[in-house]
Amino acid sequence: MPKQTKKRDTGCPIAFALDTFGDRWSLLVIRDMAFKGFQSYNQFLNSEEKIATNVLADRLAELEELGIISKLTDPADGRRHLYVLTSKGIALLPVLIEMMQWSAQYDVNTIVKPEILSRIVHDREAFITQLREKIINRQALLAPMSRA
Amino acid sequence: MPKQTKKRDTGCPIAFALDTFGDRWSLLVIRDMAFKGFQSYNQFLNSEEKIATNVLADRLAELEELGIISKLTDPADGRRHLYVLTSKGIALLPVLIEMMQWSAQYDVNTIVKPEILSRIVHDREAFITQLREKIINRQALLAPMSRA
DNA sequence: ATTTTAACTTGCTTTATGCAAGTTAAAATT
DNA sequence: AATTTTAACTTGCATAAAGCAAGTTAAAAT
Repeated sequence: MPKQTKKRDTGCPIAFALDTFGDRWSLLVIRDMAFKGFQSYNQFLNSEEKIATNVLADRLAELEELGIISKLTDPADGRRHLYVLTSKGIALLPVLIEMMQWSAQYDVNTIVKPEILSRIVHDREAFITQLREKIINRQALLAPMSRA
Repeated sequence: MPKQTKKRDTGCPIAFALDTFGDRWSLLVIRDMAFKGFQSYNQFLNSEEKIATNVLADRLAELEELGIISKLTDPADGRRHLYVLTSKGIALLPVLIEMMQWSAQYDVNTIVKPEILSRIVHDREAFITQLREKIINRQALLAPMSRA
């Protein structure tokens, strides 16, 4: 039950991006990982937007196959799988941030705090760099390969 | 036959963006308008990715309702409708550009030319500003209200 | 040894997408 | 003026994806 069997593969960067994460759920999983620090199936499942179990399983497999995330078994609990963003996934941060800025401007119900919007507008690069490092530090604790 | 009846409306900016253009087609129509200068139904229809007629009609209506585009009748040809980006639609340019940059990096078949990628990386703001002005100038020719 | 928990899978219903053909009104051609 | 062509759709039906409830498996906790 995949999101889309037909990949467009025209070389167009917008089409490529849409084929990668242009569906109703993929980017929400990435958001949960990037902004909320979520790492496990049940965390994603209990996220506010209530993704269906089969769809979540499918998206995680798909994102892994696309190299956006990787899956590892929790060393402390063999039942639990931990999902982390790869560098390819972390590289989506600027896209997410631009979406944030746009939505903060046009969604009257936005939860984006004015001071966050202001930081994005006036100090974008630094904001993204900080976020990136936060993610990398969080993940460094459990990705064995990153510790040489 | 809408894209999605259920809007999530959680206040989350990522969810809001996805509810607006997080489907397989909306952003391609916006791309056609922003980058290719397309303005009519048939131009969108004949675009490389081959959107279905009913889906195109639906997306155009939806984008108009969301205030991303507006529809006007061609003064020179009463059969033809012209679609133009609103300021809300033009404000999506940064999102599109970040997607371009990401895809240019990760799609081995990207059509993004190295010099374009380079401009985005090194001169992002100016690049976006130029694009924005190009769009506004193109549209100014036919949007009666913008000519005071 | 039994129960609970985490991560799924399966089957079925609903919704969205895809495709071919048909409609309407305005413009161009004869 | 009548006919054909063109632009922008709509309609009906098939296929595919998403949503929902229930069931399975293996590891951890009791």
